[in-house]
Amino acid sequence: MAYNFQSIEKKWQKTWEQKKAFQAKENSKKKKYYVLEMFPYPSGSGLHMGHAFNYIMGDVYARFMRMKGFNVLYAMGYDSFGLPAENAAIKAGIHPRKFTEDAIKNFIKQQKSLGLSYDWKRMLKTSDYDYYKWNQYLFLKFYERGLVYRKKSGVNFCSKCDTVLANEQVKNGRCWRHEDTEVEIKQLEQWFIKTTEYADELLDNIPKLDWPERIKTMQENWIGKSEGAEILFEVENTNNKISNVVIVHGSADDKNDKEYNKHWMIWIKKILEEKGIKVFAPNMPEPWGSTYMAWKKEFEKISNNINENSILIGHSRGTAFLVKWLGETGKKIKKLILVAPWKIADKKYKESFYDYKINDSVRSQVKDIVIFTSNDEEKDGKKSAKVFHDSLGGKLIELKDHGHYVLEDMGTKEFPELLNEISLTEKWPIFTTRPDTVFGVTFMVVSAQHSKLYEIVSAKQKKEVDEFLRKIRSTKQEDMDKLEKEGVFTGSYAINPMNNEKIPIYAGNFVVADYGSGMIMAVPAHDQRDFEFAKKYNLKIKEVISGGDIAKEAYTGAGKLINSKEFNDLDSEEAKEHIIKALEYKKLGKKTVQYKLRDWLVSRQRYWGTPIPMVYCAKCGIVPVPEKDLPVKLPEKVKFGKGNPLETDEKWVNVKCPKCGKLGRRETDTMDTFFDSSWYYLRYCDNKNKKKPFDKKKVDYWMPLDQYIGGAEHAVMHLIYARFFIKVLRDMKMLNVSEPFAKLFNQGMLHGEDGFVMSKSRGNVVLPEEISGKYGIDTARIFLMSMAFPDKDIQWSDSGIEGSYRFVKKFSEGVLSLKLGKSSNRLESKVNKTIKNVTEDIMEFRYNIAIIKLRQLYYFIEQSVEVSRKDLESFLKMLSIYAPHICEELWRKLENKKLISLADWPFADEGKIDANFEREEELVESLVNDLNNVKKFVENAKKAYAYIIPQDLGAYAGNFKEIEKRINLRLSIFAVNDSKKYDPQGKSKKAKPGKPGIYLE
RNA sequence: GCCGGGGUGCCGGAGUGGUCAAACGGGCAGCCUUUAAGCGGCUGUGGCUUAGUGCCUACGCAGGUUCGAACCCUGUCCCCGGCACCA
Repeated sequence: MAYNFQSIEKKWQKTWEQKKAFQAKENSKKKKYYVLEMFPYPSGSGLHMGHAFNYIMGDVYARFMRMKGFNVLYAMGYDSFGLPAENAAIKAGIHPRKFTEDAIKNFIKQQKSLGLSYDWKRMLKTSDYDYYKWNQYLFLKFYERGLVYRKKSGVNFCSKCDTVLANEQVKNGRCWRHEDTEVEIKQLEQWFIKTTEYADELLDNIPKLDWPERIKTMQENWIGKSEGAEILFEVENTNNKISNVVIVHGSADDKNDKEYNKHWMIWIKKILEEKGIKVFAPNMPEPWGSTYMAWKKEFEKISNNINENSILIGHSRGTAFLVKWLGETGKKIKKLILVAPWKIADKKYKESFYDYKINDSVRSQVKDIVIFTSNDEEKDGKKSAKVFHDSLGGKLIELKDHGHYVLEDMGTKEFPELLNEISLTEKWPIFTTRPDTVFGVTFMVVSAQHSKLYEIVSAKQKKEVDEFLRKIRSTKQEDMDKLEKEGVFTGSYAINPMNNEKIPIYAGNFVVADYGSGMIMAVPAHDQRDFEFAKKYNLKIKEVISGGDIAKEAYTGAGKLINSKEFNDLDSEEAKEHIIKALEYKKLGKKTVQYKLRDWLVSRQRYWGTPIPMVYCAKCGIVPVPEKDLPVKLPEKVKFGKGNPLETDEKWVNVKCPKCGKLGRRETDTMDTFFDSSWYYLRYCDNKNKKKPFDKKKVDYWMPLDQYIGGAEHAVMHLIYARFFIKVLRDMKMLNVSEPFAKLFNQGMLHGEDGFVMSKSRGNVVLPEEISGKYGIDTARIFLMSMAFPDKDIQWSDSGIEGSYRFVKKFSEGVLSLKLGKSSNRLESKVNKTIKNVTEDIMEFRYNIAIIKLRQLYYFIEQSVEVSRKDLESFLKMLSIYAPHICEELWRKLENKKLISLADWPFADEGKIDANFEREEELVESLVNDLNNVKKFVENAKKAYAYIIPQDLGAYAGNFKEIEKRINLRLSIFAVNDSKKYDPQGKSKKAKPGKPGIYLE
């Protein structure tokens, strides 16, 4: 039979379709098997050999499992939303829908020509309304469950995509689609999905998955769990929260007043100003004898500077007027500090001279009230403070060392208690895996990229910090890895909760801003990075774990605690627990777990995706679109060009609020397409369902996916999102499995002949249609599957395919001319052994090895005198999963009515496998070798003679022809004891078991 | 730096304790078939040696374990992929 592959391919592809050969049904008695390749993004350029490689791999498996008697679900769909279509639309002026539909048509055509056995009835496209409707449905369900939220935060923005990106889509600080584009951090309000809610389960299940090790490791790293402690450090000087401080006392600002120049208020003012806090100290009228009206005038002057972040400090005689005025204005402030309110308790002053009155509302105007008092009973200091305290509440602090007058006349002394109240230390949680080293903290480092950095930068240090940041920003991404640890002092200090030591805070380039709290406690003695930093800036290094030599390097190992007060001598592991307990007791820390995994940012500022079904209403806030109004369809007629076209489509954007009916605005963001691809495999199970995303029963029948095939590039994107989805859907009782993909196979990449990844721009793309036009797709399938293990990267080779073509041609032309009859025992042994091995190989994806064995089997069959129909058919069946068209044709020519694609996989009869035949082969092999070897020494040899000991005779006799062929000489075989043998040189004497004597002439 | 995978003949790529100078394919060479080309068949393809033998050198490099190592262990170099100062 001449091999006319083109007509054969067409014929059988058509037949499969007509006979609905590959349609999967739920009501089968067979065991189910669900196999898929990751569905593709239908790119405009169609599919090349690399895609084909992927699909053929899955098809071989699907065909195999089908023949093995499983009810196989194997389907194809298209991840048809996404940026490229939109960009193409902008460029070429085609609507993304048209662009996508065309691309899909082309894809389907190409895929069909590869002979893939998909159940096309189950095909889906994510850009269809009846698919993305369910995206919206699920989004809303997630929202109901509190898994969707909107948050303003620093997000990754790619200027080329013109949209934000999820964490997973940032590679080395660059966009996953644009290697040349650095991702910017923008502060934007975006939709997030709480993937972190499932971080633990996502991590814990990993070991149970039958996935490639490297993918599992990648996911583990990505989730990045580490256990440790959260410790609260008091951090001073959070100065953007205090916009100003108003100090109220007469003439504190009056430079001529020598007495007041020495006053503590001057010092406080100076210190605060150094920290960048604005201080107003109005020039008050002489309190003695002045009236409230006079004071009020002065207050009015600074009134505009007083706001919710202000701190007001009143001292002594000014206190009462201040409180009164505050009450009158109704202003809200952050804090009111009254220092030594004086003689208020005295009824005489109270009513006449000071016109004293505490407005009831003051309490609600002030967040925090602190009253300092002296311990001076005699001068009524305590008494007046009490009057204020009774009316206002708040904190009452008695200064033990200062009498009333002493306080007033403190001269050049600082007033630390007051400073403490003003600088208002904030508690920063920091994360550490080494709470045992907390006594060794000698400085803190906050990330230079931290959004709250400037809250702790003092005015004095601002310039230096600015400069440092400028330097960091100018560092290229490439140089980041070689970067030395650098930093700059922020001017602020923190308090170590364990020993109350005051430690400086630095801003550093080596601290990750969005991990933990973005600040670390630095233990230079026991962390290499901290050590390097400390050396560079000459900071203290305090050893707290014994066992290393900290003069040279940080000691990061375990050991006994030293310099750690009551925890000394504890083993470091043990100390962790104890220190955490101590911190918990003080409410200054706790045991925690940190993840690298971030919540999934799902909103995208682009058109070609699923609209997020939300409405913004001025009155009701964010209102989800009711289920009955789904889908929120994408408007078809929009203007592309600048930004997100949805934003400018007023007709679409303006919508009635579903709650109150007033005019609201639609959310114009669309969903990340990874949302679409997180559950498409569920929709295959029930792709026509109009009422639900999918029927639970059907999904429960098919899921989990038994074999998933796809590239490693999705290790931390699609594969994490999909796993997350399944867990949520399970908790929503929509299905019953916890993991979507039981087995995962990572195919290798097909490289072009030049060794590089196939890409259009490189021009090394091999198209399936080119190859199938020349050799037929069956040849291409065999070639692709036989190059190497399918999980390895392989290189296309134009000459390599010739070898596969030779084989396909050989058997396609040879099978029908074989003599059907009875297989020899030896052939039967070979066939059954091959069945056994090939079956095992395919199950383990050793496609290449399986093909080799099938080739060897065919060569063997070819040489046999005759072959049984059953054995020949076994061979064809096995080969059919690789070369379905030609095998279908030969099968039919062998007068089979059913399709070979639906035939039963051959069964290996192990009883027929006989190891003796292998010995026989070895004997033949050895004789051929010997004969050829001798042939080299005998010029013009015409004939060969072999003298064989009688018991070996059978082994050679059956292979006589093969031997002749292989030595390319005529051969005569004699038994050594044959008296009539021709043996001019007596070579028969050399014969041994397994080693005949030979003679050439 | 950490994690994962690798380094095998002219090339692609099997082999993971003896049966290995190493499957299978490609390339190349020789021979056969053929009027010729093509196709096909056979043989060869580390070195030396030999009437079918024997030896040496080889599986990144260097050591080790073992009666025996491409394969196990240790160290080292290089390549690929992932993460990347994760506290």
